[in-house]
Amino acid sequence: MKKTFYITTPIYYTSGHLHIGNSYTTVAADTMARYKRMRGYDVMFLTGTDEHGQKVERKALEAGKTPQQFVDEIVDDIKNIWKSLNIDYDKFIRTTDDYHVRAVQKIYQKLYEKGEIYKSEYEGMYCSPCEAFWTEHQLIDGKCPDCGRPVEPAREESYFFRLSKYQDRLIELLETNPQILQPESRAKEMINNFLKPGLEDLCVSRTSLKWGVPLPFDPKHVAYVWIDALSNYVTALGYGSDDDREMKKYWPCDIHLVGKDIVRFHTIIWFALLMALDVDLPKQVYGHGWLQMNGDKVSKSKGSGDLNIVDPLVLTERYGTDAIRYFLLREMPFGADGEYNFEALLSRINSDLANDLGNLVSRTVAMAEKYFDGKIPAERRTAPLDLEIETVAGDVYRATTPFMDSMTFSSALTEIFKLVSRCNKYIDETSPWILAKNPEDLPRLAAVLAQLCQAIRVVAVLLTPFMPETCNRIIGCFGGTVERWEDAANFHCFASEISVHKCENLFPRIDIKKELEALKPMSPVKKETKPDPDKEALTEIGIDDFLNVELRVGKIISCEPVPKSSKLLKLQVDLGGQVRQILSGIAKCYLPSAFIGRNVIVVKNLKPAKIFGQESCGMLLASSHGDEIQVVFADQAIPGDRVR
RNA sequence: CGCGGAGUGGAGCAGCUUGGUAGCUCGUCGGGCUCAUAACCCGAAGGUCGCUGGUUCAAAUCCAGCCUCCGCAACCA
Repeated sequence: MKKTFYITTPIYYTSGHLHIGNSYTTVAADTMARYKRMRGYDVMFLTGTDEHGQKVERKALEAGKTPQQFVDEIVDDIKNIWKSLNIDYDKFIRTTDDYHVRAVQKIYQKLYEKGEIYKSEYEGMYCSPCEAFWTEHQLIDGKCPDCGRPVEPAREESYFFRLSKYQDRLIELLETNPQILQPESRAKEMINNFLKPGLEDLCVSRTSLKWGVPLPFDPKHVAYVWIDALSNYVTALGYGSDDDREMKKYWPCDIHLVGKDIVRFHTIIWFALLMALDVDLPKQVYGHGWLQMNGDKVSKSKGSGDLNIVDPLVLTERYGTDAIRYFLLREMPFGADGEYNFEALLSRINSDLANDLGNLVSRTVAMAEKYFDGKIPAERRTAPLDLEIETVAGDVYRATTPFMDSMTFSSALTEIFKLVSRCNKYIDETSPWILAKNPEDLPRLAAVLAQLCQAIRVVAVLLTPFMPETCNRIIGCFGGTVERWEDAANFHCFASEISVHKCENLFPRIDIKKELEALKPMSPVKKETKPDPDKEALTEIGIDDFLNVELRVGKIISCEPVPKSSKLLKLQVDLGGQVRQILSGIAKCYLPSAFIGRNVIVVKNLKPAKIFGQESCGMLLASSHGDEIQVVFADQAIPGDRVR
C-alpha cells in the first residue's frame, strides 16, 4: 500500500474576499501536495470554506439574500481563485455540507455524553438590540461596541467545553514535542501567552444566531464557530459518518498549514478537542508568517498607493499563474514574515523567470532549431566541461529534496536556480555559435545542446511542484513528460536523437516602469475590514438626541504620553474654567507637543471611564481614515463655549 | 521589568547552534559575447557585521548591559 500524505489549509471564511495571504497558504499547500504526489505518496489535499456565523448572516441580509445563496456565490468566487492559481485540491469541504453538519452534531453529542461539555450559565453584559454578549473588556465606555447602546448584566444558559482540564497536557505536549508546532518560536508564544496564564473553559454554544449547526441535544443552541470549523479536518475524511475508510487511511494529518494568526486555535482548541474525542493528534501544525505587499514607507514615498491587499485574480491575469506561484514561495523566508513590495514582484519575475530561466530555454531551443533543424543528432563529442553540468545537476537534486521535505521552499528554489545559472554560463564557455560555423565541430555542438536539454529537463522536473504548467511546456519542447520527482536524478535521458520544438515565450519580460505607471490608477485596494461601513452607518436621530451630546471647546493645557501604551496620550483640557483629564488614542498620529495651547472640541457629558488604569473624563473629536487620525481643532473658538 | 523576533556594503536576505578568509540576489560602474526575451558571461567598487564592555591567541558568531525597530498581548472613550 502506498504511503499517505494528508495536508490541509484553513477553511476560509465566506464573508468577504480572499487576499494574497490566503493565496500564499494555499499555493504552499498545493506545492507540497504536488511534490508528495511526485514522490509516490497517496495524497489528500484538503481546503474549503467556513460558512456559518453572525457575520455571514448579516452580510446576506444586507445583500437581500438567504445565507445559503450568499455563501454559494462566494464559494464560486473562491473556487475561481484557486483555479486561477492552479490549485489541485483533492477535496473541498464546506461547513454547510450535509455530512459535515451531521458529523459536527455527532461530535457534540459524543462530547456531551462523555461529560466534556456541560451546561452552565454564561455571564456577561448583554445588548438586547444586537442580541450579543460582551465581556467587560470588549465594552466601549461600558456600552455595546457594536451599536453604542447601553448593555445590562445578564446570564444565559450555555454549554461549555472543559478546555481548562487540558492545560497541563497541552503545555507538556508543546514542550516535549517540538515537531508538532513549527516554527518553534510559535510554541513559546502559545505556552507563555496563553497556556501558562491559564485556560478557561470554552463557551461552545450560541443562541444569538441561527446560521449555524444546531446542537443535537438542545437545538436552540448552535455550535461555536471554531468547533464547527476545526472539525472539518476530520469530517472531510468521514469522521462521524458511517464510512470512515478515509479517516483510517489518512489520519493523523501530516500538516495543518495555517497563518500565524490562527496558530492559537489550532494548537489549543483543536488539540484539546481531539484529546477529548480520543482521536490522535495531527503530526504537525505549521504556522507561517505573512507576506505583506508594500509597506507604508515604500508606497508613501513613491506615491504609488497602498497595495496591502492584492486581488489574486488580477495578479494571475496580468503576470501569469506560475509567475505568481513562484513569487509567493520564493520571497517568503522560512517561518518568518516577509515584507515585499510590488517592485520586488516585478523584478523577481524579470530576473529569475524571464532573464534566467525563460531565456535559457529560449536560446537553447532556438539554437537547436537554427543549427540542427530541431533535431539534435545522437552523434556527439563530449568534453570534460560537460561533466560539470552533470555534477551540478546531481548536487542540486540532492540538496533540493530535503528542502522540499521541510517546506523550505525559498531555499529549494534558490538551489534549483543554481543549475539554471550554471547552464547560462556553460553556453558562454562553449560558444555554440562558433562551433556552428565549423562542420567538424558539429558533433561537439550536438553534445553541448544535448547537455543543455538534459539539464533543463532536470530543472523542469524539480520546478514542477511550483510551476506545473510551465514545466510541462518546457518538457514538452523535448517531447517528454514528467511523472516522478526521482526523474531528476536520471541525467542522461536523451541519448538518442532529440526532437526539439519551439514553445511560446515562457515568461514575457515586463517593463517595470510602464507597469508601475499602469498600476497607479487601480492600486488602492483598501483593507475592507477596518472602516467597516456597517458600523459607520447609524440610524437617523432627531435633533433632541443630538442636543443630548454636550460638545464644548477646550484648550489643551498639557499633554503627555501614557507609559507603556503605544496609542494613548494624556491631556489636561481647560473647558472654560474647569480642567479635565482626557485620555485619547491618538499617539500613533500625533506628538504631545502638537497639542499644547490648541483648542479642540470635547464631548463633555460623556461618562468617565478608566483607561489603562487612569481616569478619562470626556473625549476629543477626531476623524479617522483607516489608521490615520485627524483631530478636529477649533483654534478660533473660545474655550468653554458650547458647540452645536 | 508581559511574550517573542530582528538590527550584516544603496535595497532585500544568508552566515551565529559547532568562534578562525563576511556570502547571496537586486542595483551601480567597467569589460566580453551576439545563440537568446536589450537577455547572457566576466570583473570592480561598496560593510568598524546596532552600541559598549567581557571571555579568548582569535568574536558577526559566546557572555553581560544598553539603544533602535517589528510582531503578539494590552490599548482606541
